[in-house]
Amino acid sequence: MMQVYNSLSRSKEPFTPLTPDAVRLYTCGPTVYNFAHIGNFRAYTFEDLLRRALLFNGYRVMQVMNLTDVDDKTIRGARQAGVPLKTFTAPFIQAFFEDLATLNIQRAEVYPAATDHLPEMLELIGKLMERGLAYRSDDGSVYFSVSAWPAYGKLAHLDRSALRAGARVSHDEYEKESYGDFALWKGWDEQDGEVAWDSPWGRGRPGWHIECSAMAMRYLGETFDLHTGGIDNLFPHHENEIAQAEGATGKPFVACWMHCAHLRVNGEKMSKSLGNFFTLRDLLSRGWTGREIRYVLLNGHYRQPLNFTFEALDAARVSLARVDECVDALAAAAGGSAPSDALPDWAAAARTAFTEAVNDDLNLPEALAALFALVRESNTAMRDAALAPQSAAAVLSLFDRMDMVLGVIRFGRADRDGEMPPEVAERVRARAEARAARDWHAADRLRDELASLGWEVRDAKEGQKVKRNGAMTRSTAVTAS
RNA sequence: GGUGCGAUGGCCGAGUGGUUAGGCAGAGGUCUGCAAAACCUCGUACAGCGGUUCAAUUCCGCUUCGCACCUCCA
Repeated sequence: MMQVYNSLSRSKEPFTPLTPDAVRLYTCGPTVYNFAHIGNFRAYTFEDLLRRALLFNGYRVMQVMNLTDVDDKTIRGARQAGVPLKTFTAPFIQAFFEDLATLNIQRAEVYPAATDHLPEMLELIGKLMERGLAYRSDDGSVYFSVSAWPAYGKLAHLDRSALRAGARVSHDEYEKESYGDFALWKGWDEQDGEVAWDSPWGRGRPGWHIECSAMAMRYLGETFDLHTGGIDNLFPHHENEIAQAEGATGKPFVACWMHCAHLRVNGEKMSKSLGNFFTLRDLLSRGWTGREIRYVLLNGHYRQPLNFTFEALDAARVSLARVDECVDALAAAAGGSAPSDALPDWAAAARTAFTEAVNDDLNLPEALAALFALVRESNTAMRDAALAPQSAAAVLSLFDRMDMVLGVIRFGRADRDGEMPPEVAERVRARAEARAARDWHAADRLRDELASLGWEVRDAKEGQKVKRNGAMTRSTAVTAS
């Protein structure tokens, strides 16, 4: 049984799907006006983790992630580039999917774009108008009336006086009736240029929050299981989504809301507005891999702020090499045997610890501790030659089972079995002869030469083991770049 | 001002009213021709001050510091 933290109740709750067919999950997606930074990807990695944990528990999943392709920033970007909106957003959408693949983030079932769902939004706004929860202002905009919806604030736990009291100086560009009201529909403005649709309330474009409510209900129904996003979306975005959806349907919108904390750099939030962010592409160009970045993102609990450092990436690289060594050794020990039915006791214990950690509100640090317990025990058993091939195969399958959630064991490993170039093969052969002749000076010299060619050689009982010197070495890339 | 969250050993980062988190880095050791890998051992970690308790890093209060949200933000 999974337990997850519900932002609505502010407590951990047992997770039970509303319907047996599939867990319905809505995950707030990117605004496609730029390359996403790794702070953004912390959220998407968290959502991927949630998805994988659900699958790990045997649930089927119906996940929707929106693409916000119309808002102030996309419109501004398109204007500055002098191209139509879709032309501007298309490459960022493509880049987003490439980045997801780089991080081994599983694809959602549906990626609806806001601009493809105007009818759903207009219908939703219409219902809110009918119910007296929205009003049209003189400038052709439509606003949600917070004062007409008493439940407003139940997610953020804000009351209306708080809404007004502290707020920053408001930039009242629109004619709202009261301060907390938010736009469902924005009347056409000169800045919008060609970006406009017809509506019963005049030409304009959707407000900031309506797309998620409309598209979530379009694909997941009026009430569904899980809705996630970064903590900064909790208010106002998610609060407004609830108001829009529940205001229109009179039914509960989402059973459980989950939010992940921010990624920090030097103790501060990594964000576009602060300009202190790295895109995934920045890190790749510095020599890090998506696999290593994924590991770093997995190594903290999603509800805790995570301080991003290059040292953490360094540690990730070495830690993953440790896992790789173990998996390779297990594969060799298994020798293609069919896995035995029973796991060794220590592996069964690791499996239990791993499962309990994942199901305890996605406690990945604990889950990784279980992974490393499995690594250590596997290495010990192999050192003592106490692991039968069938047992090694069974343990190996446990690694794969864990990898359903982690997505970091098999994924993105450097190719270490590539063809050995002639100059490498020649030195390996020469070194074997030198060792046989106990000519250690020659053997050491050849090992150094191989290292400079990018190949690592290790002497084992069975003879020399040669591997390409890829991701397994300690990083020098950071300091060099 | 309002609302939350946090402060753990050199770094990252879990957790717990009394028993090893884990990874990385460091020290020592075993194995090895040497090295690597692997395994073993080690470091008097829980911001400060009070309180509750047989016992607190863990509960309560206060203080200090930090972060976030309060209509751009994952």
